[in-house]
Order: sequence, then structure tokens, then C-alpha cells
Amino acid sequence: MSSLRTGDQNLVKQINKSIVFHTIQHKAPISRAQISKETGLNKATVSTMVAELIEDHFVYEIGEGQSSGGRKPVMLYLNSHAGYSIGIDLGVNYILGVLTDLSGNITEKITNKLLNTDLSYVTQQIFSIIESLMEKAPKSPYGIIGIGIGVPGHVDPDDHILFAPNLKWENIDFKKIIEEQFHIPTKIENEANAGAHGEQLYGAGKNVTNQVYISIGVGIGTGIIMNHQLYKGVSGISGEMGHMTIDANGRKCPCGNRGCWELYASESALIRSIQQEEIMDENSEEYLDLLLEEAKKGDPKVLQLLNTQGEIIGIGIVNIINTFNPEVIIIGNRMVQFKNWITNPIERTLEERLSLYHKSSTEIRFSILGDYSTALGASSFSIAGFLSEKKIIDA
Amino acid sequence: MSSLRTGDQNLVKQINKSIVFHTIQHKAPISRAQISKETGLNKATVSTMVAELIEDHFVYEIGEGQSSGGRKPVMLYLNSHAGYSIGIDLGVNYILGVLTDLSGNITEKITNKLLNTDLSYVTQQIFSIIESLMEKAPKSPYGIIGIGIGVPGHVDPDDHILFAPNLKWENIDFKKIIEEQFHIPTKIENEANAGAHGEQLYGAGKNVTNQVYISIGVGIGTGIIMNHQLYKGVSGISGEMGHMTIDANGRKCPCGNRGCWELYASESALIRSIQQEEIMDENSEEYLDLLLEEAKKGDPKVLQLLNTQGEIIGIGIVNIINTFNPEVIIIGNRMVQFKNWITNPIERTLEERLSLYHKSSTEIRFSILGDYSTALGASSFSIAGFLSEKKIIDA
DNA sequence: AAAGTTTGTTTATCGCTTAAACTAAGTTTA
DNA sequence: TAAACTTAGTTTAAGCGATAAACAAACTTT
Repeated sequence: MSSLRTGDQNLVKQINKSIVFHTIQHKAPISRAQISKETGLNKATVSTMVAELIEDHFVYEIGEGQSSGGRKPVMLYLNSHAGYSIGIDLGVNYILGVLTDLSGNITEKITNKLLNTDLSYVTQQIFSIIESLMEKAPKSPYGIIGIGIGVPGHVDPDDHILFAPNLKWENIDFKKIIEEQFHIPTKIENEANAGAHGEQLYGAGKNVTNQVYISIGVGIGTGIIMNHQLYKGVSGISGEMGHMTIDANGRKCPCGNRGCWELYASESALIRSIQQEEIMDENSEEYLDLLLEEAKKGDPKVLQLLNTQGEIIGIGIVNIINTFNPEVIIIGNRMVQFKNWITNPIERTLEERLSLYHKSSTEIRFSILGDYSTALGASSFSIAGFLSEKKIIDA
Repeated sequence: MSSLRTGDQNLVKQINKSIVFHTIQHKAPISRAQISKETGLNKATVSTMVAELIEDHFVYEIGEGQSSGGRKPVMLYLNSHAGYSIGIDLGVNYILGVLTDLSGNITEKITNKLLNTDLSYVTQQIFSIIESLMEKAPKSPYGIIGIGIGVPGHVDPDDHILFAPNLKWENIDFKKIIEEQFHIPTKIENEANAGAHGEQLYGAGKNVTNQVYISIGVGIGTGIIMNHQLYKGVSGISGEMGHMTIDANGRKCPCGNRGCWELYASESALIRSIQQEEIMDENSEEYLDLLLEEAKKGDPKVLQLLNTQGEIIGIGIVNIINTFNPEVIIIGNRMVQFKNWITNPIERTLEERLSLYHKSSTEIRFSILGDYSTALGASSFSIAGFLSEKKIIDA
């Protein structure tokens, strides 16, 4: 309770430095004078902070700007190349790794198929991807500043993987495994939480205060961002809205509950419908690709199927809106490829089921980072950790 | 974006003063030396802050404490009587008003029945209650420092009542009405949000970081507290979890949705069941009192009814836990009186439906402020507003 | 060329926290 | 019972960061 951080001059400086950094990050190129005007900080204060940021390689001067009737301003820019971060999206049957600069721009990417989910095998694959990315990283003042990994499962506040059903992992300290190998600060997060954060910073959630990200893949996971911050519950396992009952007497779910949303609205549910409708008889790996083909051709049975899928997704979204009243809901992961066919039924369901006051306040968007939401989000966690340690952004 | 508050000496002082105040509030009686040890603030700093707090009547010295081998400490105490706040719970057929001191202790209380919900009539009733409470308020340095009102409806960030279905009110600037009459800062909040805040500060949610309060009355409203703070969505209408679909093909709800939780789990649902079962044939006003009587007598039909009620409440709670993973869920409002009969079915439903990892992490509690949750919460908002303006707590 | 503008730095001051010294007032020990 | 030790709280001097104001630099306009 009382372990609140006390105030001192150090705190003041950190706050202001963070404001200056933030302003340059979002308004670059910008001069010292402009920063002073925008932030309300004194010109002298801004000059001091900028000098320190330049010394620490986080900012650089990029020549002179246009004069507006007086001395020409010296324009400042963020040095995104002061260091590089690694972000990894660990899927059930793939690993996607990216190398990003401090602004989240992707410099390198690698994808590997996963043949099984044995811990030792997956670990080796991840090691190999990290090593490749490290080799490809350009020279920079701080080098590789961190590794972030998004995993399909519960992750507790100490970065332990409690349970990842689809990987059949339980209680794995993956952070330790990575850090002992590379001696680089590592952050483990749930896949949907990472995706939510990725979209928040670089994608469909930019400048959005309250946002819910819905990752619809094999299952459904959700990442909740409130007041620009990721919300995790007591034990870090909030956002299990895929296991929200939408049919109290519905089918039994492996999670223990009945009638869970993801039983009806996930990719797996779609595949089950295909099988029931006997639209195709290929093996399940390829089902979705084929479905997409058929949808493009306009097969009425397929369109009908996707229409129903959209409606059920809409029903869950109605619940989410009633619960969170967010500005934006972002749909991500593989379901995005059916965007053209599910958008209308989703919107129709909302129109039908939302109360007057909720209708206008929430916007439905689709992921704009596509396959990279999770990897970029994971990378952003380690960037944030690094900048926070350097006292350049708030803890 | 960049309108973040910049750091200066003033901010530092405010932070530390707030920490000192907070420490006295929660650990009183306490000495200056102890505060210094607990907070890490220098003894001199603590002395300065305490001197100011005493000068402003927020703290007083309460004689000497026990020596532990040296000079006796001077014990400090919060002056709860520096001012008084009015909290009002506006129900559909009642108004409950309380006068509280700055610590939320109830000094006076008044209840009035409401004969109808006409704005002018209700306004008059509220005026009259406020006047009575003001008259009864003891003399104090700051007098009546604020009025807080909890209402059964949507309240937007500007304290406008957007829509209160059960009062048949729409778009009412009640804050303005009260302030123009009394010239005292007034805060309007949703009833469930106020109740949640009340329990958080003074009741079943003390020291709980993440908590969801479920107000089960005529309808179901929920108040979400995360990180000790009330969460309201974009337009202030989050927490409508009563209108979460738990049966996708269920009955149509006036809100527009289908199969809403409150259709099955609210007080109204209970009354409807009674009617269907033809257990009683009295008029609806008295139904619940009679039901309680019968439950106490052990009528098997009634017990069965309450058992089912508990199960359905449990189904909704499972959704809430999956969504928020909170430490505590608090059940409040009139359903609390059936606590003895619904607790077991609720717990059983959670045991059945929650996943292993969620089972252990959330505790179900019942309101301990009883009828006063909302009024006390409303009062606490105005206290917070006052102390925040006096720079004694954070904005 | 002089006057006016805008940018960015330097300087003196203010207010805050802090460590250390100090005063006050007790308890323990011999 | 007096000396030694402990603890509480205040006073003092120092340090640090933000700020306003003065200043220097560099440009545009008249």
C-alpha cells in the first residue's frame, strides 16, 4: 500500500525527459522551441533534456528547418536505430520472428514451421531464429536490447507459462530458458495480449484509449487495453473471453464451461461446420485455404457458412461492448482473411442487438498489422522495458 | 497526447503530501517518525507535510504514544470531522440519503419512499433530503464539501444522465440542477459504479486491487474496479454486463439484445418464476419479502427456485471471471438477502464451469455495506473530489 | 544597414528533498 | 541516581531541477 513511489527531483526529471522523448517520437521532426511550446516546459529544460537524449544516442539533430522570420530551428529526430529488439510469435505450428528498430519498424523476419510442440524441439527452433536475427542486426549503440515472445497460453505476472493447452505445455519458465542462453532481458506474454499491444502502438489501435483486441484463430483470445495500458487480472489470466458462455446449455468445452463463444466462433468451429455441411473432404490443414477460394468464387453454401460465422462473432462482440464500452474493437489473427464476408453479418448483429447508446460509441476494425500483430507487440514489450530502464519512459 | 502534466516541485510536494496523508489515513494513530520509516520520506519532509496538514485541519495530534526506549512519539490522527459529505442512493421507488464524515462514517441517514419518478417530484424530494442532512451536519472547518448521487442509469463523463430506463429519464443534467440549488460541488454516478466504489473503500473490497461489483436488483448492473480505480468506458457506459448474452437464442430484451443475463438472474426474473410456479398470488411489491419468509420456513419449491437462481447467477459470474480474472467479485443490492440460499449453487456452478487456473484465483463475497453501498460510494466520490482539489490526494 | 523575429543558451533564483547535526525527552545500565 | 544509550522531532546547509529573464546567435523584413 504505502510502497508508493515518493516524489523527488529525480522523478521530476524523469517525467519531463519522458515527455520530451514522447513529443519527439510523435511529432518529429521538431525543434527545441516547438517542444517547449507544445509541452509547456521551459526552453532551458527542453534544451537540457535534449542534450542528454542526444548524448545517449536516442535523438539526433537533422539539420535546419524553415525559418519563420527569425533564426532557423534545429530539427530533432528520434534515433530509431539506437538499438534493436527481437519479437517472436510462437504459434501452434509455426514460429514467426522479427527484428525491429526502436520504433517498431521490421528490419528482418524469419518464419519456421513447427513439426511438433515438444519443449526441447521448440526451444531449439526459437534459439535458432533468435541467433539468425541477432546476426542480421545492424551495428548500433545498444545492440539487441531485448526479446519478447508471444505464446498461446496463460502467462502469469512472473512471465511463467502456466498452461498452453494447444502446445500441451504446463508451468514452463521460458523466460529463464531464453535469458540463460542469450543473457538478454526477455519478456513472455500471452499471444492475444501481445497482439493487442502491437495494434495499440503500431496498428489499428493507434491513439485509441480503450480497446479490445480479439484474436480469432484455433481458439479465441482477447487482449484488453484500458487507458493505453494492457490489463491483466490478478494472476495474469484475464481476457479469456473466448470462454464466455453464450449458450448456457450449450456444448461442453474442454475448459470446463458450457456453450463457450469460441466453440461457435473460432476457426475450429468454422472447420467443424464445413465437415458437417460436407462442403469439402480435404484434410483439415488445408480447409481454410480452400474455404477462402470457394468464398472468392461465390459458392452460396460457403457464403452462408461465413454469414453465420459473422453473426456468432457479432454476438460475442455485443457482450464485449456491453462490458467495456470501448472506443474500438480490433479483430485479429487468421479470421481476418474472411473480413469481406463476415463484416456485414457482424455489423448487422450489432445493429440488431446493441442498445441505442452503445451503437454509436464503438467502432469495429480489423487488424492492420496482419500476421505481425503478435510479434510486433512482443517486440514492443521489450522495447518498453529497455526504455523504462533507461528512465526515458515511465515504468 | 502531449497534454501530459509536466513535472515540477509542486508536483513532487503534492505526491509526497498525498503519501503522508494516505499513510496517516490507513495507519493512524502513527507518529512522524513511523511515517518516515514506512514511506521512505525524510523526517524533515514528513514534519513539513504534517505541519501543513494540521494547519489545514486534516490531521491532529492525539497526545503521546508508548516510548520504545527513547522520547515518546506524538501520535497523529486523521481529522475525519474537517468536513462532511452527502451521499444519495436514488432508487426507482426510494431515496436513501446519508451524511458522512471524511472517512465515510455515517452520521445521519434519511430514507423516503418515491411515489412516482417524475423529474420535478423526484427533484423536490432530493432537495428536501439534502436540506435535512445539511441542517443536521455538525459545525466543521469546511462544512458540506460535496454531494454525490448514485442513479440507476447511464451517466456520461460530464455527469449527464443519458438514460435511466426505470425512471423513464433521458438526457438530464442533474448535476446542474443540484449545483444551482445548493452551490456545492456535485457528482452523479451510475448506481452500480457507486456501489462498487463504496465497497472498494469501506466494504468487501478493501485492499482489493481488481474487483467487480454486481448489483442484482430489478436489473443487473456491474461496477468494474481495476487497479483500485473505477473503469468507465469511452462514454461512461461500461459495466452493462446485465445485458451480456448467456443464451444466444433466448428471449428478446428491451435493450435490443437476446438472452441477456438479467432476464434470468435479476430480481425481476425471480418474481417471474414465482408467478409461473404459482407459489404465491400476492401483489408483486411484496413478493420478495414473502419469498424470503418461505425460504426461511424451508418451502421446497422456493428453495428449488432459489437454487436455480443461484446457478444462473453463477453462469454470469463465470463469464465475468473469464473476462477479468479479478481477485474478488462482490454481489450487492437486494439479492443479498437470499445469500444463504444462493451461495452454494453459485459456488457449485463455478466449481463446475471454471477452468482449473481460474478456480483458485477469484473469491466471491457479498456486500457488507448492505443498503448503503451506493450512498456511501456516492459520498466517497465527492470526498475524493474535495481532497483532490485541496491537493491532498492525486487527481 | 537597421529593426524586428525567432531559436537556443546562460544566469540567477526559488522551492523542494535530504543528510547531518542538533535538541528534546524518554529508558536502561551500573 | 547519574551516566550512557535510544528514539522523536526540528534546524541547517547543501544539492538539484525548473523557471524567468537576460542574452547571444542567426535569420527575415523594411
